[in-house]
Amino acid sequence: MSILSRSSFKDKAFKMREDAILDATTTTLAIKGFDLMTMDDIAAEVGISKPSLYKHFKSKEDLVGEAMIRLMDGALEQLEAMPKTATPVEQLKLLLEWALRVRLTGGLPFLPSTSPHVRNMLTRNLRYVTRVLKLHQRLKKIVAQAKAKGELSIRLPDDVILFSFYARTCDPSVEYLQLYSKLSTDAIVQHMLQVCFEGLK
Amino acid sequence: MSILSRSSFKDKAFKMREDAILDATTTTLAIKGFDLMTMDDIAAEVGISKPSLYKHFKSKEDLVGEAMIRLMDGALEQLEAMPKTATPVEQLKLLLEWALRVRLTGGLPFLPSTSPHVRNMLTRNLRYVTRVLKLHQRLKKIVAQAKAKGELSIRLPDDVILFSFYARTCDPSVEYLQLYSKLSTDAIVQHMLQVCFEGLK
DNA sequence: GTCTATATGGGGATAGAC
DNA sequence: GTCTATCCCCATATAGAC
Repeated sequence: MSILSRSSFKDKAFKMREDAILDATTTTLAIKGFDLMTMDDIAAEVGISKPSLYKHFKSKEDLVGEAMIRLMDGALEQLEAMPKTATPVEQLKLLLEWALRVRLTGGLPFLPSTSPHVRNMLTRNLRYVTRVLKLHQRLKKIVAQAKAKGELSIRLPDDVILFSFYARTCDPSVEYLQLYSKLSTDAIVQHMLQVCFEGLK
Repeated sequence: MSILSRSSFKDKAFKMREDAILDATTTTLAIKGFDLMTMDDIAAEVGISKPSLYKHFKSKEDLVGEAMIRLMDGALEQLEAMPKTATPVEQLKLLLEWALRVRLTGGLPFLPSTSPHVRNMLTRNLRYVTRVLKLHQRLKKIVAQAKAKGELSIRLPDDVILFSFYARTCDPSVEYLQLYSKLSTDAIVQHMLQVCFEGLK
């Protein structure tokens, strides 16, 4: 075995462990939230020690930031892979549906509306902010197209539509419905889509 | 001055200080959230020492619970004072408008969708839960009336409507709009009402 | 690069003086 | 009933051995 292949094998193993760490971080964040999640939790779940964890990520903030970045990359990918036949509003619905399904299967909410602490932390994470802005620009264009086609209310400013859209991806009613209602995952998703675009009326 | 009146005077002063503490807790919670709010913050803002604070409230959880209870009582009062001429859906709109205005002027969100920690804590607070259930029952009736009148979508289960309603009272887009848009308080409230009942369409 | 063991700091809660 | 001073736990982060 050459040095090169050994090295690339080690890189690969290293990368896989990082993915495992990020997976554990994601599920733990979804269950406990940022403040209750400890580095011991993550180390234990992955099966490594805390110092090893710190070899991969230099701080808790860094670790959580990377998990959120991976999520945003997933959303951007989703947008890229969007069928070109879909109308603007159909694209928004598909993206929201994807985000809701991610959450309903143990994933993270899109934006951590959670605590001011987490929000500030992420605001200081340039790599994260870059992706948020990229997504925001893409969605802005789609909203403009949808308005032009009469698929979205002209009465609502773009900001209101976009922030409301983000808010639906992290809507707490999803968790409450999962906990307290007997609705299936599919039913919850469909109802949330209706509430988002048609309202309660 | 009789012992009785002296005693009642002291009670009154005691009660006023408690209100001041709860006010400070409310604004600090709204700004920092539960985890970043410290008992030192509250003591400093009220102008007393931490041990004095603990004479009034036996723990941080207790203190925050009382602040949330006061908020729920406000909501229940608001429902009682509702004009009887208002249709069911108009009542819902008035209540949501009240909740949004409370938040926009430095108050707390209705439900702290925030962190699992806070949610669990409040779930264990019987006095808080009692009020939540009371409000829930009232709103359930109003929703049923609204559906009968065709003011709300029959396609949506009651749970979906109610949880979505609660979620709108703590919708993070309100804060984002206040921060990043140039919209007035009134405009934000009106847009949020439209989004809630008519959707983005 | 992995571990055990430990430093560090913050914040909830309290002892004890006045 | 108020304060000063302190306790003490817990979680982030690291030192140092292997």
